[in-house]
Amino acid sequence: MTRSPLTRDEVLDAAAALVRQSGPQALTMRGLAAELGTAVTSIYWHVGNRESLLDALVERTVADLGEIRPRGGTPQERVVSVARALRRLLRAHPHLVAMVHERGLTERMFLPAQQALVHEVHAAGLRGARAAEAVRAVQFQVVGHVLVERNRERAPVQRPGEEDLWAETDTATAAAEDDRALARALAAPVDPERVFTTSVRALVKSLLEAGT
Amino acid sequence: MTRSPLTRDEVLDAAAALVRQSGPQALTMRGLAAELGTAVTSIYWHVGNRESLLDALVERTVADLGEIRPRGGTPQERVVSVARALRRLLRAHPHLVAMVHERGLTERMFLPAQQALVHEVHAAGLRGARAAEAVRAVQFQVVGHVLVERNRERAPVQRPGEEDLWAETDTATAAAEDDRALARALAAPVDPERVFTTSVRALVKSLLEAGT
DNA sequence: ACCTGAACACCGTTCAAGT
DNA sequence: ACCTGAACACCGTTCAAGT
Repeated sequence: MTRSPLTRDEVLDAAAALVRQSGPQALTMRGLAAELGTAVTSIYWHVGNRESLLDALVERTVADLGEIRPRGGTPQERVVSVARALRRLLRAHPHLVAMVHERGLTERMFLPAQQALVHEVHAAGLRGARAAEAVRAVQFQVVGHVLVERNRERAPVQRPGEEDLWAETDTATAAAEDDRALARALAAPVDPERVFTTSVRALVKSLLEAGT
Repeated sequence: MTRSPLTRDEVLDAAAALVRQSGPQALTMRGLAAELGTAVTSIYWHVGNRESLLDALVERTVADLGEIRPRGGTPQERVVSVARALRRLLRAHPHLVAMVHERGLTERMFLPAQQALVHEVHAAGLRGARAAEAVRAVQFQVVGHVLVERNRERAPVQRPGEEDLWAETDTATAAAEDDRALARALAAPVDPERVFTTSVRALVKSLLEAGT
């Protein structure tokens, strides 16, 4: 029994599954061919080469990203909600951010969120260059945070362990020494979601205050 | 004329040069051997394998990172100065952040800056969990921004180009339509240094206000 | 139009053999 | 203790040959 003829979409689907699961470096042409039950060289006929295969993959994923609807009563809340939605979207495609950036598609990927942000920032009274800066700041903040968070997840065992560092060192600052709660909080594992919300809220608060 | 005997440090130095210039993926054992004028297998005797070579490299670089001295009159200014110093340090080692994260050495790398931040945040009146959160927020902010900035640099040609996107689309929000300055600012190329300073200042302002 | 295997130039790594 | 070349199992990619 012979397999049905290979299509470009089939190749992309299989590649997407591999990348989604284990990242782009896990996508080998030979592995993909095995997955598809075809000769390696067939893939080349459909997608060119590995690089353009990844290009196509990224393009397709970016195009499929959903809308972003701001929620909340105040501009502050609404901007924060856009940031959170953006984070959730990016986390759903763990390898997307890096791949998109490498291909120079960041701006395109961000357009929907950017427009939502522009709207809210405008509603908060910011204008001109100041408004643009606020939008950019939030954009950098979200992507940056997601990148850091992802990197942390890939390195689950923080080897020296922040806890030990704060316990060991006698260079621990006086500040931390006479603030047990602070020392304890710094020794505790990081909750990225919490850090994210705190940071975004703080950032947005300051940025929007400038408009009032 | 035979070469002087190979040393571990020689290997690390050559590897560091390669990584610094073109990133870890450009470091091949064979290329390194060629650079050193030895057989590939000699390197294995000195450093084990590629992975432990990179480990050693990262460890050495992290250990060599300099001090961080806060500058400025107010806690605000001093925290911002730490963030800027941190950014400068990371930018001097373009591939370090990612490599450090992958190896779970982030906390160790950040310890000096973290202690400086703790001190300043404490001086600003923050205590306990709140102080820890502020420190974490700044830390994530800086690393995140540097990661985004690095990614941008690696992708110099933003293909659809943000400018065109804002020019083309008739989905451009009303906000942008009646604010020419905003549209122009969003169409202009991003100045990452400026975004960084704006963001950090805004973030720190909010975070430290909580302590007063 | 679509698929195939053979072949090429690259990897990292192991190993037995040299000095 | 240190270095070596040969060999193995992987890559991505090209190409001539099939249907």
